[in-house]
Amino acid sequence: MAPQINGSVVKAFEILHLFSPERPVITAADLARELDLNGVTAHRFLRTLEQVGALVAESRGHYRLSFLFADLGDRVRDAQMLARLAQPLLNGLTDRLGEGSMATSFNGAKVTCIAKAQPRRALAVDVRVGVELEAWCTAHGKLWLAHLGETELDRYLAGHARQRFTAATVTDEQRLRQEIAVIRKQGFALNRGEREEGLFALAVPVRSRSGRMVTGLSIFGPSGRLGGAQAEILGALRQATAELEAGLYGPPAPIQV
Amino acid sequence: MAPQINGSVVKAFEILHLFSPERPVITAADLARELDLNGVTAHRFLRTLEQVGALVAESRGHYRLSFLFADLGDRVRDAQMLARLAQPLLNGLTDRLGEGSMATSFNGAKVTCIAKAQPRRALAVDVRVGVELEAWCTAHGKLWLAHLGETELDRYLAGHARQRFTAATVTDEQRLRQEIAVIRKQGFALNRGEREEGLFALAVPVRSRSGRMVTGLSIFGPSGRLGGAQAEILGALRQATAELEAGLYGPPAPIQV
DNA sequence: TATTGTAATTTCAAATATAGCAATAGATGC
DNA sequence: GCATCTATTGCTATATTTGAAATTACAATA
Repeated sequence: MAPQINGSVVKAFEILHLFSPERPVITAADLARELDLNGVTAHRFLRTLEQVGALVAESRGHYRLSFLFADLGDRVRDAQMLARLAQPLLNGLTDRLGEGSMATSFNGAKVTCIAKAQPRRALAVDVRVGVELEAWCTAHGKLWLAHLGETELDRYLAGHARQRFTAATVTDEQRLRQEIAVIRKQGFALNRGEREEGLFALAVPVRSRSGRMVTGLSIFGPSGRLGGAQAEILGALRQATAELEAGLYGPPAPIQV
Repeated sequence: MAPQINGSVVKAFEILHLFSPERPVITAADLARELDLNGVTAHRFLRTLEQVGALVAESRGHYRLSFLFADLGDRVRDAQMLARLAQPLLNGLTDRLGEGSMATSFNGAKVTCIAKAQPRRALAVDVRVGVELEAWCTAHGKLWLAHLGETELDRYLAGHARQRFTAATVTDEQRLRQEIAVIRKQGFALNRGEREEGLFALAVPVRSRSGRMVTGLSIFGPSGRLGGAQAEILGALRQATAELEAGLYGPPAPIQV
């Protein structure tokens, strides 16, 4: 016998998943239709979710998500889960590949290192947890930019000056936009000495179940060593990504109803 | 008869509320004890919440919140609820007091205007939605700083240069820290022409049910007009705050079990 | 302002899913 | 390797949820 799971709780979460930016408000009738519930049952679930503070009634029968979830979300982030789960994976990557690795967060302007691993031998750059990096000229940063919506990207590019650091630095808006388009297509970002002479990096996104970028993982090191091994690095990063996503969200496929 | 609410859903949310930064992991035994559930029932709820993706099993029997909540939280934020709910309240404040008003968000470095209202007559400053303001020399910014933890505050003060804008600008770290302590105690922040000559502002925090600052509301205008009416302004802001909190989280007191 | 259609809400009996006991399997520590 | 503790499963009584029908509230229209 499959383990007894509580159907009411499952339904409650199915309801929560119906909400989206395009669909901020839901009524009992919507529910009844889309989840195939009786109208009365649908109504009662909405009332229940309202009373526990998960939903707010905007007007009679019209419910939207409560800000409670922003709180719960912050609670999850505050627990430093990302950094804690990423750390062993970064250690593994660095051990295996012999290069530096790191994970980042993004606040809309700059990228912040939230975890890192470094090989035993000395490294050109000394990245530390908490360090902030420009978004427009780093692998992580460009990856985050590639995951912004068009309006946010426009605002970022308009609002942040770009100076030349090395011969490889890309300051031209059009070229940057082109590269971001490429990153969106190929699913990873490169830095070919654009910020520090001779420093190469490859970064991949870690996504939520709904496709949002949650963090990035990268390998970085002298371009001489990293230039050739792109496929191997990418493979290792993808595997670490999958493990991290599983650690954050649990096993991938919620199959049964 | 009280409306029929689904007990299982209520229990599920009680479980979710047990998690906190200090308590990131919970076991069935914890649950059974604290919510007075049968051990088997507690276990089944944890399994259910795991299967819907709300919890992740770290090891056998040890559960923590899934990053799913970070996603749901982002969904709430993306819906622009804060700005949408704040707008009519700001309009009301500005109509009533005849001064500018605004609401802000904070990314750890700068404060961003997310909604604003301006009186009919021309105003010294032209604040626009999306505008970024320094944190250390504005009412909103200091309010946000006052709500940071000690380590974040230290990092902010260490990482952000402070220049003199007017005679009233406070650049000294000790004086700034003292003022932040005052703000923490009194629950509101002032700007006495520290950023723009003659521009006065009073800002109050809007908090989540768990006490976290979610946004700030302020009244701003020429210091001549605003200097004397502090009590009235504070009262109006507090009332708007209460309304906004109710709109975000629903009615205040979840009394019954 | 009255009217009418639509959707939310309540009532109550039937059905079903859940709770808890008792037993087993699986870890963990000594 | 054994003992102990905790997680997990099977099974049934029962408390909870469900849904049809009836009622009430709302909103749009005349």
